Amino acid sequence: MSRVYVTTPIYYVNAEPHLGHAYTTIVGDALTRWSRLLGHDVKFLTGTDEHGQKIQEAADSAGLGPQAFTDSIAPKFAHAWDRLNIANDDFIRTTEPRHKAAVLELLQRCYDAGDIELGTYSGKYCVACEEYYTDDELLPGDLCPIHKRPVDTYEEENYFFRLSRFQDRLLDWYAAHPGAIKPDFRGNEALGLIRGGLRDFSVSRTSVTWGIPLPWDPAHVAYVWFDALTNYLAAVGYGNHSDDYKDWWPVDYHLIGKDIIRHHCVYWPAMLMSAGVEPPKGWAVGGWLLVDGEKMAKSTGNVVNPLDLIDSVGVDGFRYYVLAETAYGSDGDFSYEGLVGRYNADLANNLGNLVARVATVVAKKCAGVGPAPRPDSPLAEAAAAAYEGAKAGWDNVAPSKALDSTWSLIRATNAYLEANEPWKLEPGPEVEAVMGDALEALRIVSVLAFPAIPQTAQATWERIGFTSNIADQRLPGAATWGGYPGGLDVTKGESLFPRITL
RNA sequence: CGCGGGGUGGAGCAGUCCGGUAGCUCGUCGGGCUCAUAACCCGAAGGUCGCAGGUUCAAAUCCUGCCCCCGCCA
Repeated sequence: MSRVYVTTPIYYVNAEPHLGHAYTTIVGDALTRWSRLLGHDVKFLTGTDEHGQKIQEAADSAGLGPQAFTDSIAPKFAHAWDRLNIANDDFIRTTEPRHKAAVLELLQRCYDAGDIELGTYSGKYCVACEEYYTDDELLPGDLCPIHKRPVDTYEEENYFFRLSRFQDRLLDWYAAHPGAIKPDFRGNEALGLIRGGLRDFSVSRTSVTWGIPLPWDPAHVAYVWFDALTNYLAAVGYGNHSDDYKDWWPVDYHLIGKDIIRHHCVYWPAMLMSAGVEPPKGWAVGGWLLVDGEKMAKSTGNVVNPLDLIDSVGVDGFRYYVLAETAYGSDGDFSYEGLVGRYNADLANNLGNLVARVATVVAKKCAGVGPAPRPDSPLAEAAAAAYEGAKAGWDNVAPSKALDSTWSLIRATNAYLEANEPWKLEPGPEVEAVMGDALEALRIVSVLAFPAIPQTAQATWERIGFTSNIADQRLPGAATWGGYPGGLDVTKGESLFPRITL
């Protein structure tokens, strides 16, 4: 049994959980569940990023202290993941002592290695925005793009991480670890960033107080990215003066969005190299879910709350949609029409309807008792192909491909029933053979679909007569043709996925 | 300017590395079935594969040039 460690980004608590957070987290959950079915010992981590100036400001305007403010928001994320049936093993907050300990250790190691040095940060600063701007962001005449007023040039003493020293080491490392970043084209982007030249980045601020003070110079507070990235080590025990963290490190998959490639695929491995910690084994970079073709943003008012959607299509309907609709890595487009269309086509018409028709025929022709499948069923080949496709899909962090392959077995089973028309036959061996095959196909579908739709897959499993938990099944054995024993009570029950009319 | 991604029937995608009947899902139309959630199954229509050249017996696929869209460039 090997260990697999999967992480989502930690989410910044200046806003409530939205569709994008849910997307990444659901992919991580499904990937985790698939790994568990393969028999791996999995740790799935998510959490919240709670330091920095923006949090401080949000807390001020809410009339709370920063700790009280983050204490009020972080549980909303935990609650959302609970509602979405996310089986994370841990939830880390950057305000926890274990996280601070890890950040202090990592900072100190990089500092001791000589890769963190004092320097001067100089930038154009708009007092009204309280933001620094780069030259190309400014309007002609060095005016703030928002307030149209002149910006000031500020200088601040900062500690800098000497990223510029790591270009060759990073390129060498990536050359020795091809495919570490999935999909490939996202890996190319990361390499492009590295080849394009690396600038030292600031790892401390003196103008911010809500954060973790540097161990050797407490007048400075760790900059949010250095702080945030360290959560992945903190959650496995880094910083507790032992090597226990190596039980889980290096991490197998950092699931991230395309907007944070630079931090995760360039800064982070360099920081780890400096501190003498192994870089991650892999990253899986996702695109954005656009909303009706536009980037989701507060300013456009198109922020989608995932919890609003589960009322109509259910938790699994929503999970299935985000996993099946978009090729992971590319941008996807969310729309309510698309959500309902997906739900009706794949879940109601195909899977749900198949479960219903099989149950009815078994009730009418087999006295409600599910017969065993034929060892040499024509469906066996479709089942084997579905498993292979699903495995390849999940292995490559391509949930949409994994699910398409899984659904091909559902389609094959519907066609198989049509070809044999068991409802026209008299009860007897022929009907038993056909229905046994259909039940066996449903058994395998339940297992393969479980990572995406855990509740309804389990419900299907129980409809065909099992009382065990799919989570305890083990692949590939559980996907091998012939596992349905026969003699189980098959129940029809309510529609698993009632059709939705818009 | 540079780097990365993309431009394939109405929509979304695969195929491009390793040239050889353009495939899948949805939608539309016709038929079948009536076990099933007006679901399911079969069939059909619909594409000069961004444009222009080139290589080849043969190009969505290789080469050259160009156009357009998106993203990145503390």
